[in-house]
Amino acid sequence: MIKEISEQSLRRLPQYLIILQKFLTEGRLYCSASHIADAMQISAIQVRKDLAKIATDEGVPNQGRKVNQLIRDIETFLGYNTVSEAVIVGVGMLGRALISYKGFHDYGVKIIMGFDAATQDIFTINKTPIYSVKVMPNLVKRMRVKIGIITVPKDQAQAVCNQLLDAGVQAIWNFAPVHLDVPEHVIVHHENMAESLAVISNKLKKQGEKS
Amino acid sequence: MIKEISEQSLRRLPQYLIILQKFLTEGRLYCSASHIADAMQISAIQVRKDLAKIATDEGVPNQGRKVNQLIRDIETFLGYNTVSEAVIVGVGMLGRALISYKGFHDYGVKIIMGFDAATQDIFTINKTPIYSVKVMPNLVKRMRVKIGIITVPKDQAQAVCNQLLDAGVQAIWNFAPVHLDVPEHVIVHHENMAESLAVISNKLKKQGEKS
DNA sequence: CTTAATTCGATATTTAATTATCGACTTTAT
DNA sequence: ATAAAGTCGATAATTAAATATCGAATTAAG
Ligand SMILES: NC(=O)c1ccc[n+]([C@@H]2O[C@H](COP(=O)([O-])OP(=O)(O)OC[C@H]3O[C@@H](n4cnc5c(N)ncnc54)[C@H](O)[C@@H]3O)[C@@H](O)[C@H]2O)c1
Ligand SMILES: NC(=O)c1ccc[n+]([C@@H]2O[C@H](COP(=O)([O-])OP(=O)(O)OC[C@H]3O[C@@H](n4cnc5c(N)ncnc54)[C@H](O)[C@@H]3O)[C@@H](O)[C@H]2O)c1
Repeated sequence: MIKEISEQSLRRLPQYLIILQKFLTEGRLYCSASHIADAMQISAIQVRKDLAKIATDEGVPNQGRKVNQLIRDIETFLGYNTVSEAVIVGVGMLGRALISYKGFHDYGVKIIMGFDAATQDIFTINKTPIYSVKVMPNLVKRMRVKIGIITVPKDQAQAVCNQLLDAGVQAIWNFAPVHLDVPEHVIVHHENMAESLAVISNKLKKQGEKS
Repeated sequence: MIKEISEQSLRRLPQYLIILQKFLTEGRLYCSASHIADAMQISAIQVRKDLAKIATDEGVPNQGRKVNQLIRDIETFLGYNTVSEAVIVGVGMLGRALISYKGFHDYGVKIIMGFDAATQDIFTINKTPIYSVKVMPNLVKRMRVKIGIITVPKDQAQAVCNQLLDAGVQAIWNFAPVHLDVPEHVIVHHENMAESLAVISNKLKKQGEKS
């Protein structure tokens, strides 16, 4: 059964998780949609509707929901319990940061290998092995890896993407500032920091003009 | 004059830029909304409406717009021509990657200094000086820096945020997976990779269930 | 010169997302 | 007990975003 949820709601769920974890550390056992909404400065109605979509049990009037159950529900919905394996291509500055980032583990993603063009020998970063990109197709096929993370220079990104898809990867998470062309069924997510900066700069500009 | 644009449109503008730059390298002088739309696999109407909001001159029927003029218009709108200075606090794996990232320059942002708790001596990363976080308030105040980038561990993020705001920073770009509480007028942007992963995982899950 | 193919921009229309309203139900305090 | 405050969930209303439609304009092809 596929539960339908809008991408907007989906993106809010990890944010709720952050708030809920804070509540847990504060020793709160119950929380309501309005508590979360206050903490995030968004509308309580929106939170309530989002939670209704993913919660397994009902909320209690004048009390809200159990914090730990809610965390479990969101994590289950987001698939944090079933680990997806990923590989990363391009072990430069950003690639290294991502490989050594412990947070992904909480999100149900495990980077099991890295590949780089400038590598002859195998070495490891935080126990993650790094291989030459030449052996990538073989290894990725054998391990049936589903997610490919691209952190190579932009002029290499499309070629790397094609190789990953050839090797059977189903989803691409691309950090290079280029648009990747992929067949219809392939999932691509472009992580573009310029988007964030666009939002920040625009708000700054507006604030500057207000005064 | 404050041109109103939705956040959704705003986030698409840097993506158009990526396509347009590709067109330029291909030697195309003109392009239409549908060309961009095709390249990005989104609706041409949406592109046309977005462009209408920021273009300075009108499009030509059966020809579209001048690619280079369009690039200029988007860049101007996004403020890529006027450089905003930023500082980064937390010079670990991610901090180093961001400091050495050359892309920000194109986006009108310059990271002029970094600060870390584990630093006694001044050193540099790609010519960007890194100081002890102790001198941060002083330096940031003196330089009137507007943007603060936070790449410290999550339990330090709120404290660092408060220090940055005390030092007069107007906007915070936070990479730590915590929610930052700030006064009303302050601009905060949370960069949460879990959001992206939520979208990717959800699509993967749906695709898995289809078969 | 005429026709066909594109494209724009303006104005609907449709769809999606957010916000509001309200009755019912618990808990807590008086 | 009773009243008051807080919450949920369902439904309705509003707002925002995306998509569709259409006439006018321009180019390129025949
Ligand atoms: N550094 C950042 O903070 C940052 C931020 C946003 C986006 N990006 C983008 O991420 C990408 C990587 O950035 P970076 O700063 O890590 O650059 P980098 O130069 O440090 O790393 C790139 C790595 O890719 C490797 N490489 C090159 N071609 C390859 C290929 N065909 N196959 C496998 N490996 C290959 C290089 O050997 C190098 O190690 C770039 O596209 C950049 O624009 C970086
Ligand atoms: N590495 C990634 O790819 C990644 C991805 C997403 C989010 N993040 C988040 O970004 C943050 C940094 O990640 P990282 O991998 O670079 O960690 P890291 O441990 O490599 O770096 C953290 C740095 O912050 C410094 N620091 C600690 N407390 C400080 C303080 N009070 N003031 C100034 N500096 C201080 C440390 O000395 C260290 O150099 C974390 O919150 C992490 O969750 C990292």
